[in-house]
Amino acid sequence: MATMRDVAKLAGVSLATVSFAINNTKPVAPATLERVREAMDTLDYRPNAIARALASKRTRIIALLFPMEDHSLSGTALKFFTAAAEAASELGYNLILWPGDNGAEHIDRVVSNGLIDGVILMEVHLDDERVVRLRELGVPFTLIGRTRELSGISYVDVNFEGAVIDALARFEALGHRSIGIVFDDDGDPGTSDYGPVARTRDTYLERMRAIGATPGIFSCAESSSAGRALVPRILAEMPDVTALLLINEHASPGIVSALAAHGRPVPEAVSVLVVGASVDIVSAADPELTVYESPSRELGRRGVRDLIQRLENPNLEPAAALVDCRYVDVNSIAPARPRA
Amino acid sequence: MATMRDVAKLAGVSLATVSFAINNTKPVAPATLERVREAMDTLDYRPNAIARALASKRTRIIALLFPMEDHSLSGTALKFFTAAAEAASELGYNLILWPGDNGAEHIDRVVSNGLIDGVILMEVHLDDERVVRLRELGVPFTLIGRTRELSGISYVDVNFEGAVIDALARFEALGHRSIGIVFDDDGDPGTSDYGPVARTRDTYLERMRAIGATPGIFSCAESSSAGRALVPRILAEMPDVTALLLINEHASPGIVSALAAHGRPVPEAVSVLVVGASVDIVSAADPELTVYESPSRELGRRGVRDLIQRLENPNLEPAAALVDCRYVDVNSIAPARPRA
DNA sequence: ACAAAACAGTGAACCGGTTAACTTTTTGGT
DNA sequence: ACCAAAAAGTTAACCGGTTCACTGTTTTGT
Repeated sequence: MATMRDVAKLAGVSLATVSFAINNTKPVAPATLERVREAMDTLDYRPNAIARALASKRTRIIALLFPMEDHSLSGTALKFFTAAAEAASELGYNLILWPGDNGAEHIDRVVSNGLIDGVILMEVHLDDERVVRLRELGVPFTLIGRTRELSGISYVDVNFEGAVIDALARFEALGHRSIGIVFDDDGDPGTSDYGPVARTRDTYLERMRAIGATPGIFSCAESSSAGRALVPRILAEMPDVTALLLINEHASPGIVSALAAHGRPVPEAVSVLVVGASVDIVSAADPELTVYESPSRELGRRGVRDLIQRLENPNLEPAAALVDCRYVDVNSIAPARPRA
Repeated sequence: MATMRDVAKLAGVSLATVSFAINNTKPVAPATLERVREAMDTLDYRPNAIARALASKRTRIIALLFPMEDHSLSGTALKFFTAAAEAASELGYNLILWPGDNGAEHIDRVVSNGLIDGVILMEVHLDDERVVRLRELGVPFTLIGRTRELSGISYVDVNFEGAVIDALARFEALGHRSIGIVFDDDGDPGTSDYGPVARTRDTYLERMRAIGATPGIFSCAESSSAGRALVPRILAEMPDVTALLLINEHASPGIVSALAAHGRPVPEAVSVLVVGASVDIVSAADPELTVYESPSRELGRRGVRDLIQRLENPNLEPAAALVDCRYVDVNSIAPARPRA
């Protein structure tokens, strides 16, 4: 493999000049530039990323930190990963995948060996010790999600609240008043401090209060069978339910089929909307369900872009982006018909 | 951040001794070792991965190459990714995620900058130009999947044939003779050279010939609705079908519900087995389906382990591992009952 | 026509480790 | 005791780039 030294020799210039020519760090005369280019071509020269990193103290590697005790690491996560890796690649960066427990020591291990320029943090909690540690260490980072305290923090998050508000408005417009909500199981939805759950729950409760309806909050594991098993509980606690807002993508198909089995077909008897899922997964329900699709790709791209931009220009403003879900309508809601 | 130089000074030894102490590359007297350890502790020293990589010409980074024009990059892929990253992490390596088109130039870009010690290649085709290129370049690699020509190549693959043989045997034992098979759409299953498809198809055809049954090969896109849409075609071409082998996980729920809608409930009228899917996704079908679950985690771990072992000991034998699917039985098959 | 400024290019230190070759000290056999 | 061999350490070159301070040459303004 040819080195810069070889190129310099062949082009009849100094090492430094080659470096300047490559990075155009300093102006180089057109003729010289041409000679260097030719030399690089004939030698099939590729700059060595490691040497470059050592000398410049910038590795152009960013880490994607995600927890292994995943919940919601589902269909959307994969899209997120690939979109993030693509975006990084387009900008000349590399994305390292870093699974791990949550926790501050984990951060230390990732960062301390100097391999990484910055971090993308997934599955952020409202109070997240990893964020604290990253700040202490002075490592640039961008959140996917939001902490409670956001001053000076760069984040890209899904606009769950917006989707919930929109969904509830649609239900209400169709005359629904008895509207239940279904979360996944990790962290009691009553107390969870996982951002999307907490915010969605609050938005829901507030709206229910506003229209004077009794809220019905449920949760089950992230699986279709858990969804099926949950339905009797829902019908017992909320016998007059006419609409369900699902925040649990994997459970959705099971919920729908169990509703039908209990004589409450969707959408005739119960209207259903899903928030923050991937269409791939939810379309397994029969009938298919209208979804506020999680903008995973967008999230991945935006997160990575923001981080890299700020790496290259540290005094840039932190990002504060809320990305809307896409409403994918397949008519799984209908006017409320009170049960005979 | 403390450097080795600092440690050496504090411990009163030379740079080299510190290096030997850290990597135990050369014996160091116990007393000296202790002093070095202490110095490292008090300085909170972490070796710099980049400098180490430059000097030792080993980055301890491996790349996971996966195509973006995915098919089957589905529920199983995510598990695969995280298992691979975990395994790498446990062995002190880092996993870079590298999406891209297929193609040999893609390989060049990944490898040429010296950032990477080895490559894990996903979604391997029977004749894969990337494999050729990797060999030319002399880059260590491990396949997830298998090429046609395997001499000297390290691979870890799912034992699809085994699963298909087992599944067909179960069908036959229950008296089924009219057995259809459903692939996903990428690459006509009649001619595809994507390994799993090609091998599965061949195994199926061979077995059908053996029992003197007429084969029925179908395919549709990787979605539940495509599955639903496919059912009428299946029933038209194979009106007497009593068993279906599905190689298309996302389509499975749709196929099941459409079968029911056409008066052929599963498993009473049609027995169904799914090969190479993830339980998460297929369990969305109602009733749930018996699955030969794709051993994605195992695949990820084994692939990474093999690659790293061979990086550290280049004259190790290449891996040649076929990993069995796990049979997850939920009774979606029943004795054949010829249609009235 | 001449000093000042702008432009091209070079040399060498440096990033933070690894490792081969060499020196010094210790050990052991006779 | 004495010498050869083993053990423990050290020195310095090297990995392949980046970048700062500097030199020599050309351009510009007046």
